[in-house]
Amino acid sequence: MAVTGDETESATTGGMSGYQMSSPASGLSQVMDSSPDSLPSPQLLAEEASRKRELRLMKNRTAAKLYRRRKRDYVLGLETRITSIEDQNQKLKEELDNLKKLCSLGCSNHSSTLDAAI
DNA sequence: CGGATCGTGCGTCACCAAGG
DNA sequence: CCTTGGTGACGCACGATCCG
Repeated sequence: MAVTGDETESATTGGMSGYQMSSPASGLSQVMDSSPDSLPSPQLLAEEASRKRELRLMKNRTAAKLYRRRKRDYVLGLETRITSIEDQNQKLKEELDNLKKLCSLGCSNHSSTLDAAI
């Protein structure tokens, strides 16, 4: 149900609320290349800050995707384990039943021989 | 059919811990 | 210290389903 979670790396159109993807880290060298003795202009500083922010957002976006994928896999693994354990439990119950039946047939004989021995 | 509600994924922010 | 990655929490958008 709900959104088909195709894990494409490109930002999905859904869920994009009020921000735009600009190409991050592009032209970063321009700021770096400003002459060393003159202070970078406020505009350059602002652009630098903006680029840093975009980079941070991009990395965090990636980290969040990775984290959620790990979390999903973890939960999936747990569910698989639960299914397997339930299956194993069912088989053990059946085996126990069989042993009980077997015992009810043979144990009376066995106990009588034990009584005789005593 | 159209609005209400639900379930889900996503991006972002804030916080924390670890490492340099 | 600062930087960086991991994570919880929040809000938003969207598709699915329900209901009048």
